[in-house]
Amino acid sequence: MNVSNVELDKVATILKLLGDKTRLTMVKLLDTNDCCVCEFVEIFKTSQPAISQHVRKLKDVGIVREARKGQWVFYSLNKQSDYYPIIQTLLHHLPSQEYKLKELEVQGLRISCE
Amino acid sequence: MNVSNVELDKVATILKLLGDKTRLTMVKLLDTNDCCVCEFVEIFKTSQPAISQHVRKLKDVGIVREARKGQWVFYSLNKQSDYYPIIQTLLHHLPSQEYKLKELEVQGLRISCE
DNA sequence: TAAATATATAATAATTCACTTATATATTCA
DNA sequence: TGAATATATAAGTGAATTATTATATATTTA
Repeated sequence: MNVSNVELDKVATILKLLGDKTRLTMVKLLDTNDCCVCEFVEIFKTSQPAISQHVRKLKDVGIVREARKGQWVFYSLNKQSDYYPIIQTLLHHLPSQEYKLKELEVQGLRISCE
Repeated sequence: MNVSNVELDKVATILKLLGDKTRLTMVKLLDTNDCCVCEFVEIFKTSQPAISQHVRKLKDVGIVREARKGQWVFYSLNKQSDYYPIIQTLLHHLPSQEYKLKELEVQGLRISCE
């Protein structure tokens, strides 16, 4: 009784990617907000190249998309991905991470899309 | 709007474990059947120690349980685990792997619980 | 156009992972 | 009890992973 017909191998690949605290938090945030690299750098207190490498992995399997907006590159969840249904049900089980964005806002570090 | 209140870090750990083709298939099978190590050895065409190490990892985080039945050790999904709700929704998205057990049966390699 | 800002890529080092081989432990059965 | 069967553990190895530092590329702005 398989709801979707995505291959098990490919799901394993997606789960491996999401099996990382940083990337899982990213995806949880991206489900409700677009974010740019510099915001992630602030949120995760890690280097900019580390963040770039994480988002690239998510982009390579098609679960996030990038869009340049001026000097910034914004990332968003790709809701057209074959894996979005699985990811969405997964994210439902996770506590909201919105407070991380709230903290950025307080510090004046939130980048607006517009 | 978090359905469960399991911590994100811990979910990441679970997803990393399930982000392996062998373990993900195991868990999918264990959702509907108890299996012993020697069956997994046949199914995955890998060494007995490799299988033992996989099931131990699943046991260590509490998502499977073991029960000795004579000379065999049977593994089952622990439906009492805090992570079972997440795992169950995940498994709904995977194609059935029952055919692997059917193949064993045909070869007379299926071990009965009784 | 030059400086500042944001991001990506490359090279590399430390860690983790999944297998292998060898061996130990537990159970059954002749 | 001793041989056979099933499983677990330990040690070692090669590959994959994640971070870091250094540098390249792209965009904005003075």
